[in-house]
Amino acid sequence: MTDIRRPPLDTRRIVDAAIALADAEGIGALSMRKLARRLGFEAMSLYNHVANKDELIGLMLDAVAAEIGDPEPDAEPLAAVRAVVVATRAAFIRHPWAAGAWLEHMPGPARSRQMEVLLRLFAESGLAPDLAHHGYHAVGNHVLGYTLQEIGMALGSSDDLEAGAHEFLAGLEPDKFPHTIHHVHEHLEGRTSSSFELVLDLILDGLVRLNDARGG
Amino acid sequence: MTDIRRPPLDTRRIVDAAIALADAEGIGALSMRKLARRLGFEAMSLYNHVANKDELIGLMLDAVAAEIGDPEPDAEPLAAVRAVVVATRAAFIRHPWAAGAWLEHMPGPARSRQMEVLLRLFAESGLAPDLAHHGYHAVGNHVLGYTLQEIGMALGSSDDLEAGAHEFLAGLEPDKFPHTIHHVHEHLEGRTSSSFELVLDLILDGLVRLNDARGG
DNA sequence: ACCTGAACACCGTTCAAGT
DNA sequence: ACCTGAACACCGTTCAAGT
Repeated sequence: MTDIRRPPLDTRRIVDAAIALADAEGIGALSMRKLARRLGFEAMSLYNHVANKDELIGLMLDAVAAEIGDPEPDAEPLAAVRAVVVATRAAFIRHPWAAGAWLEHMPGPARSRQMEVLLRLFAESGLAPDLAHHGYHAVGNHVLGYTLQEIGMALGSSDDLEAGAHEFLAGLEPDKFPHTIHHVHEHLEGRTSSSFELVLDLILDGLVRLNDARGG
Repeated sequence: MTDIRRPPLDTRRIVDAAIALADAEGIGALSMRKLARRLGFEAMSLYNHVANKDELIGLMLDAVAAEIGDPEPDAEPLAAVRAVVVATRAAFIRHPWAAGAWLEHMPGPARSRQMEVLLRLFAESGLAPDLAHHGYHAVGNHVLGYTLQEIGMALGSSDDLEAGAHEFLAGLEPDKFPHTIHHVHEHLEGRTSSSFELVLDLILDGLVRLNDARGG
């Protein structure tokens, strides 16, 4: 007896459903059993299409990498880097579980391509080889760290970012933590939205300036 | 019948044993049952001293924060920031599980103190308030992202970093990924060790330069 | 070729019962 | 006050059996 409402299972459908589940409920709520149930199958069926949960998460991450997209081909190299980094941040915000898993899995095809594009742009930027190398890591750290920080505080113990921030504030004695309290208030009042691109430009401009200062 | 070789359980001993276990086998190998067994108790006994696993990890993270230590009191503010960040990196390397969990838990007392120290140093640095705010995040992102990147690749699927890098390289077609292959080789040959402090200085110097350019 | 029931070896956590 | 056996509701994964 076949259920006509149930399309056959394939890797693509599994990965898409897993991403939807992780987007909606967090990666902690992603289990093989729950994912299969959502698709109308049993957990064991998934193993016909995916080696194990680790490989599944790797495929999910590469699907996120594929969303990032390429920069315009005729853009100036560091402007193109900037565009890719901004697009990466957007993808991480669409899929809040991705940044935390990003460095714990080997790059798949899409992310390898993304890496190659970024490294080529740095190589063509006119920066000295060591600055190109460090610049690649610097922008990667920035986008990853910044996004994790934005998402992370929400996970502290509350359901959303603002509740987490308030709970954290409530535990701080005002006379011992004046700077911390001020800092958290700046976040709560949304006065820090431009921070991501400001620091990104600081890094990119700093690389160019350092390169020039060496007599490039 | 009491076992004389078994000192009584307390929160401190539990946290220390949990850190030792996570340092040695990774945070994935940390379970309440295994931890209790190591200590010579049953899993349920842990719940007399710790609310749950999440709180335990929070306590572990705050113990790592407590290891970081304070900068010398008479140091120039941004030099003191630099020292704290370098010490943070050392702590993250001693406890490779800590960076990945850092932003998913609310700061405990030691980390709150650390936050306050850093924010005070930025406030006293002479930087404009918005640059102080962004600088705090920029150095935090740098130390976290950089350490995760160093540790992360090892977790891909192999046991150590070098094996992971080689496995990654083996999957790249040489003519399609020349820059990526070159980049990974630079890591394998250890030509990138100074990268952490170079980019850290780039961020700190960039903040000062941007501040000065505004007419500070 | 694809799906699945039963089973294995684990989890975190609660609760009532012991001392 | 602290410890624990039994139990509950979960996990990921294997494997033999089905179609």
